[in-house]
Amino acid sequence: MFSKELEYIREILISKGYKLTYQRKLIVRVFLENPQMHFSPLDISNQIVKKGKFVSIATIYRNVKFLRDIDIIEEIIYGDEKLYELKIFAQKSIHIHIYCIKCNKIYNYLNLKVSHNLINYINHLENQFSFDIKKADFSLKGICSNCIVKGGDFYS
Amino acid sequence: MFSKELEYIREILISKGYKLTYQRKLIVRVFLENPQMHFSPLDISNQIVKKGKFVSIATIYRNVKFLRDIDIIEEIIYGDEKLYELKIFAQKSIHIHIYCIKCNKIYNYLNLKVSHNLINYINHLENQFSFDIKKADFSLKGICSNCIVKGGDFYS
DNA sequence: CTTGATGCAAAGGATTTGCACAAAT
DNA sequence: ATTTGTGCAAATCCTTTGCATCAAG
Repeated sequence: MFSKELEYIREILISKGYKLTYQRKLIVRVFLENPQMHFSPLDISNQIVKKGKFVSIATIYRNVKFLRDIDIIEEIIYGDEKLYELKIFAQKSIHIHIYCIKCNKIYNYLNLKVSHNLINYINHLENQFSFDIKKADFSLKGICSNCIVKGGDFYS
Repeated sequence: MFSKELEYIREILISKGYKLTYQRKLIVRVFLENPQMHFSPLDISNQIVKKGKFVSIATIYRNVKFLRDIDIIEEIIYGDEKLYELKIFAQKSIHIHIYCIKCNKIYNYLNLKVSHNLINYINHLENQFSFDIKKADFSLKGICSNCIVKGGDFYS
C-alpha cells in the first residue's frame, strides 16, 4: 500500500541528498493512511505502536520538522499543540480550520469553491497593505452542528 | 494613569470574587499602556522590571491565564509562542494578524472597513457548515512592504 | 564504504504547582 | 478574619541534542 506515493517521496528525498529510511516510511504512512487527519508527534508514535512497530519519539520529532521543511507535511497550531497533516498530494493553497470548542473536533476544510471568496479578500488585503502574502490560515472557533443539536449552555 | 480603567477591572474581578492585587495592576498596566501590542509572559516581566518593579514569573503566568479566562486579555499564538494583548476596551470581534516572515513584525489589524468583507464570508461559512462561530482569526504570513523594498531573496 | 539517520539518555526551556506566607476585602 | 494571591523552588512536560551505532544508497 502506498508504494507509489512512497516511491515519489523517495525521489524527492534522494534528489536533496536524504534517505528514505524504515522509520521515515512508517511516519509518512501514518499521514498517507489518514490524509485528512492531524497528528501530534505523540499521536504518530501511538499510531505506529498500534501496528506493532516502533520509532523513537526523538526520531519522530526530528522527522516532522524535516518533512515539514521539505513541504511533505504541514504544521498547524491548535491551542497548545503543534499538529501535522499531509500537504503533498493535497494541493491546497489556503487553510480553513474550524474548531468546535465543545467536542474539540477540528474540521479541516480544503479548497472548496468557498475559498474563492477568500482569495478575493486576500488579494484585497495584499493591495491595501502592500504585503506579499505567502500563506493564509483562517481559523474559526465555535460550536459545531452536532453539539448545537445536543443543546446545553456553553457560556455561563 | 488608567485609574478609571483599573477601577472598572476591579469591579469585574470583585463581582466574580477575585481581588485586584498590586501585581495584577502592574500586569494590566502593561497592556493598558500598549493597547496594540503583544506580550509574552517574559515580555511582561521585562516591562515591569524596566519600571523598577517586580512580579514573579510564576505570578505572571498565572495571571495571563486568569485574565484571559475572564476576557480581559486575549491569547494569540505566534509560531512557538503564546502572546497576549488587551481585549477589553478594544471591542473587536474579528482578528486579522499579518506576520512578516522576514522582519518578524506582527501587524495587528483591528476592525477595519475591510472586515466587513470578512463578516460576510464568515456568515457564509456558518450557513454552509451549520456552525455557530464565536471567534474568527485570520492569519496571514508573508513579506511586508518594508522588507520587499529592501529586496533580497527570501526563498532559496 | 560513506554519510545521513537512529536510539538512548541527558539536557534544555517553558510552564505549572505545592507550600508557607502575605495582603486584599 | 477569611480567603485569595504571591514568591520561591521543585517538579513536570515537551522538545532538542550529543554521541555511539546503524543502515540506506
